[in-house]
Amino acid sequence: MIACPKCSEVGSIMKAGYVRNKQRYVCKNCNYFFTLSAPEQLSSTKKSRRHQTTIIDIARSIGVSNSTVSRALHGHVDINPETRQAVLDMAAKLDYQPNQLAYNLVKSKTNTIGMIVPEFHNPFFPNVIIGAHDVLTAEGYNLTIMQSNESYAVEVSNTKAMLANRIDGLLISLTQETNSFEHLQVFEKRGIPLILFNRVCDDVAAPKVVVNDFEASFMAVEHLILNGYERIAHLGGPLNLLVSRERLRGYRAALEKHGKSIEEDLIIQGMLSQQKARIYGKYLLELENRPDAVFAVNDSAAIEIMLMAAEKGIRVPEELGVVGFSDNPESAYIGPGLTTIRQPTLEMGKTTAKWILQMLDAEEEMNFPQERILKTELVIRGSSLRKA
Amino acid sequence: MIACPKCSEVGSIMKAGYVRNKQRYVCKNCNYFFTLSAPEQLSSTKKSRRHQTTIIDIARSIGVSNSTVSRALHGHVDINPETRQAVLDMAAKLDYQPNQLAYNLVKSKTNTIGMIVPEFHNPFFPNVIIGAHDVLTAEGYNLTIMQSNESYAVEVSNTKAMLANRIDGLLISLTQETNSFEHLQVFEKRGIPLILFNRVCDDVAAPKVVVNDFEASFMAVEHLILNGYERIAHLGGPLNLLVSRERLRGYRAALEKHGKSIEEDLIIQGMLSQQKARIYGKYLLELENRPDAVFAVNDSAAIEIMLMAAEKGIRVPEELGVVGFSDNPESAYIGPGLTTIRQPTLEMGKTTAKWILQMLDAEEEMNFPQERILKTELVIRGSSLRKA
DNA sequence: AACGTATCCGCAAACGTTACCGATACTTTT
DNA sequence: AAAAGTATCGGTAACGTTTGCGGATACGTT
Repeated sequence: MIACPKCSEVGSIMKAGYVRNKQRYVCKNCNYFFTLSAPEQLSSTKKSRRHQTTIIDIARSIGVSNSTVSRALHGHVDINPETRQAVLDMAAKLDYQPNQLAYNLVKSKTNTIGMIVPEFHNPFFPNVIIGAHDVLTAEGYNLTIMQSNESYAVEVSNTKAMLANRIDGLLISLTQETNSFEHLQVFEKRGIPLILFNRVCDDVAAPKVVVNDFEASFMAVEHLILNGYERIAHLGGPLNLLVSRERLRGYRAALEKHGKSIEEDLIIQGMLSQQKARIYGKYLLELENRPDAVFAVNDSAAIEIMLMAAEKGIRVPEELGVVGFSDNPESAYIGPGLTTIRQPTLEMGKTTAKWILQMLDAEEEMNFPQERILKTELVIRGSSLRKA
Repeated sequence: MIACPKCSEVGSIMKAGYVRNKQRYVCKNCNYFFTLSAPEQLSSTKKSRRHQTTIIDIARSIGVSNSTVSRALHGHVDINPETRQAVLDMAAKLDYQPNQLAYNLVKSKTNTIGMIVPEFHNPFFPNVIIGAHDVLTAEGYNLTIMQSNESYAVEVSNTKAMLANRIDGLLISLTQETNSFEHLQVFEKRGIPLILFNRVCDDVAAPKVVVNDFEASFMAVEHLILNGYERIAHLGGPLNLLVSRERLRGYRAALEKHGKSIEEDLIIQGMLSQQKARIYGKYLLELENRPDAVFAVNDSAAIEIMLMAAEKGIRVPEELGVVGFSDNPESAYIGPGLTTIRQPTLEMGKTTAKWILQMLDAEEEMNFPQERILKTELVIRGSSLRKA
């Protein structure tokens, strides 16, 4: 028979249902409900969680209160130097590691900046990350990176995860697919600093860091024109990206300035995977009246064009001028060298990070300058030098 | 006169020192100590912290308890479907975002894996990151990345930060400088899963993921030998890195197998910045009896050699064979193409990540296989094809 | 003595969740 | 109808910090 844990009666116990698969009892005598704890089922599985020494441990071992320890560890004023030293010694002795999680919870901040990038394969974003990482860690912040993989759905889920993890601020570069922005407006609503970089949009009231795509594109195309190229094709990015539109605008503007007619069938926009680049390149180079130059929106597409030209026996730069965008490492080494536009990637990371730190410092919502435009540089190599 | 906030006596108040610059009083009647709160100093500065809706808010608005809400949100069994729906609706209505911080604290885990890499400039580590990131996010884990910048001190501080942030596991690739390992043994002591990859050492009892550096190096050098090169120099990495030693070992073994003598002054070890590569390359190419091939420990050094050879009018591959290591993107495009060893970077990231997830699943400290060796691939391009 | 001052320390309430242990009302079985 | 079982829900103690404010003590000053 079972005895009541409370009144120790033995005859008065009866069953009272199940609680989570455990038989439940009630004592008719003292009306006490209880379950029998599982017969100590030898659960060596349960691996008693290794105890991390906490502030409380320190407090107990030297006979002061938690608050004293906390204050001592943070160099607070209201503390006796001797006490402080004792705390510090004991902390060292017990190998105390502060629990950032508890700190985060009580302070409701994480000292972490989030960053979402669409992809990782070009050296562009890794470089931006380096830049941001450098200035953030120098200021004691962490950086957690997520990759949206050019998918809007993933981007949304990433932002949600960032919110749940209570990052202090977010740096984001949008997906090719991103056309709606509620997931970003949340940050504004919550008062969490947000900065868009590189792949930006106009629908979010947040600071933006970009490069001078229009000017860069203009420079590139003008450079081709000045080198005697007449019919310049444009292999552009998807038009829902602002950068693509800006670069297209620059292309058109340069042609117009120099009185060239714009041939719409020499303009192709779309997301430029390597495969697509091959398809579009084939189309362009097999046109019966083929262009004598191509301005591509990124270096890999430009390189694809150069390789294809080589296959077809079209000489670069004599019969075909090529200019890319980004200055990937391989662009310096290919064929005659690819003329391209170098982007200040590291600087972009650094300025973005510095900016968000400023926003964090300023408790008040200041009127920040809304956009920062970084300068690119035209790197002239062999692929565009017909005149010389 | 001042009235006692407790007993409302008026005449019995007298000063009792200062506390944090505020006048303090004591009531002689009820012996109550108090300070007068500052006269409500209109602090609109204080920007009332925007309230995040919590579980408690939901609970209150539909008149249930916190536990019920928590259970409802997690699809627990013990819950009435109607209640669950009500909770879910209210959560949506109030735009509830779970506070991961609180969750982390109570569960003492963060669903986050840390990763420390020495640098970011080669495409190698970014690619590893992509691989790891993919499998981790697929399993609902986050990845926070830190960069030790090839500095031991930074590496140590990184690991400390990781510990403080209570990551669930750590993936690390060591610094060139790292020769002591207490900062890693801590993880073992704490029972936090740890995996070394690429830059590993033997002094830490943790799983390791590496490539077959020895074999790869052997293959590369043998390939040079089979192509008729006689005196093969080796531009190696710093010898405290295991990879460097393995590659050196492979180099020696290949020479020995084919009965070549090993000329020690054709072997240079050291950290291969671009500048150093130039210096060493100059030394090698200006040797009065210069080598007819170079096996470099990374592609950038190999490319530096090729460029320098071009400057000096030394023809590659006719007069100088070159083989690199890593297959950087530029290696496919330079000069005659750089023969090099392709490393399975993505796979390295993936296997490392999968492995640590296994370790997390297995509560017990299982006997994991201690090392996993991934296969590399010799990519043969023009820079080493003299025979053909 | 009686009062004023400065210094140091402790109490306890947050922070938002989770999960254990019960409790209640209702349904089914004996 | 009593006993047993089921389905839901609530109370509350953790988790480890930080911090506002009250309390105690020792010392200085009338």
